[in-house]
Amino acid sequence: MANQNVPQATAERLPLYYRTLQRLVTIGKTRISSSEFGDLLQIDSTTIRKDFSYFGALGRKGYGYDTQYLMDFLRKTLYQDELSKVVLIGVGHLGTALLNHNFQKNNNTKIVKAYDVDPKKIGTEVSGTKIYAMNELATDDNSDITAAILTVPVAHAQEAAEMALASGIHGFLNFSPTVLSLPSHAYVRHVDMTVELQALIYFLNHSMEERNSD
Amino acid sequence: MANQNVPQATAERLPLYYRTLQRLVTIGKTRISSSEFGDLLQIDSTTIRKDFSYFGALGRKGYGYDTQYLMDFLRKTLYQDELSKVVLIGVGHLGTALLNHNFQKNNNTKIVKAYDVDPKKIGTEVSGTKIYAMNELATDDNSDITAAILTVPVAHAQEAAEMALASGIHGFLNFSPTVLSLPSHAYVRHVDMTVELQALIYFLNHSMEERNSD
DNA sequence: TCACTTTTGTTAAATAGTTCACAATCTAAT
DNA sequence: ATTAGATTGTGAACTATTTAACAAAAGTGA
Repeated sequence: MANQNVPQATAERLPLYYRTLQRLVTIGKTRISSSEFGDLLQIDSTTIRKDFSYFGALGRKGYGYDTQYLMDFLRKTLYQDELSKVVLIGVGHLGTALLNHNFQKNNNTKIVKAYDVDPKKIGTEVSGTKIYAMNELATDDNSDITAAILTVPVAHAQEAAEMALASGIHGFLNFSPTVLSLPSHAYVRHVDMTVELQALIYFLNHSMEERNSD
Repeated sequence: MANQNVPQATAERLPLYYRTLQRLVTIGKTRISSSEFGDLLQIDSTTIRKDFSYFGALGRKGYGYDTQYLMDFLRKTLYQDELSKVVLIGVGHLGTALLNHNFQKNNNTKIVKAYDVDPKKIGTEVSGTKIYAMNELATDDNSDITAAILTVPVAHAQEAAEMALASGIHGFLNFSPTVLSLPSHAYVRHVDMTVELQALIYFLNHSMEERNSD
């Protein structure tokens, strides 16, 4: 049913559209035009219309989009109708921040358990999520788990990912500053804060230069 | 001197190249070919050669690239020769994780101070970084600060960004799940973990479908 | 109902980014 | 020195993404 030819760039914007629509519905906004939505998100309105067009005609000419309808459609498209279970590996500060973040509320995604090496943490709970010993990971059956969030020190990221893969997990959100080397049936997304900060500083410096020299 | 026509996509890869080269130099690797570098980073070797070519001829035919030379070149290009000062706004778990992360070691970037609203935190230090009261932010002179890392709750992100802007900060790394609305002389990068997790789940589900239906 | 405005959905054009293909040229080994 | 092999740097082709332009359709209000 769903179109397989949705461009990557479009697919990556869907979660942002979805969350923004949730906000709009909450504040009681029932309709929105592509241009108003675009102003809000700082995305060109044509891009937004084109993105939606990959899924068929979701709006009405002369009217715009029904926020509730669009939100419901995106929820289905993003598979947010069924709960996605994820595990968190590495309960440091970043891991704790993610455990405290209520993914379930807006995304129908739940961190069902966490793993850590620290004996003081094992057996305790953070925000209602129980922490298990890291060495159980490789032997657990996690085939019902959609993805693992990796927040371990960089030196252990590859090893932890391999254990998670062995336990049946195929999706990874990697926060460690290293490129994971995994078989092709694994899918990895990489969030690298150091790289983001460096990129920010690079662009700041270069846009300043442009202004000075032009 | 530096080329202004470096594509955005290239510029965004430079920090990754730089960090990887640091690792290679550390383990004593003195030369690398674009194909070996590409295998390591999971980036096509042509893309790597083309990226470097925007800065001139950095390699040697039949030999490859000198890791030390390339790293030094990128350090200069990324303005890592001079220390970049940043501030952190919002000392929750995520903020604390970032304060504990030693940006200075690899990136010549230092979080020089932090702001928070919690009276219990104000005046204390986390990882050697002193925490100041949020209401000092608007009146402080932060014109020597390159960027602000925003790790405040979503409801206060816009307000905090405006105060930081008023204090003289123009660059923002925003971790709050909201689009900031700031004047055009501000530059914002957005890291949204919720969006990343949702995008991961979307891609996982759709690549599975493809495999089943093909 | 009619005239006029709004806004979508879409084709086509423009821009950006990646990959191919290969000449040029350097290395390395004899 | 010579030669075989390696590897860069780069135009050209290709692919992906964004933006422009506008006809078609629906809304709005008299």
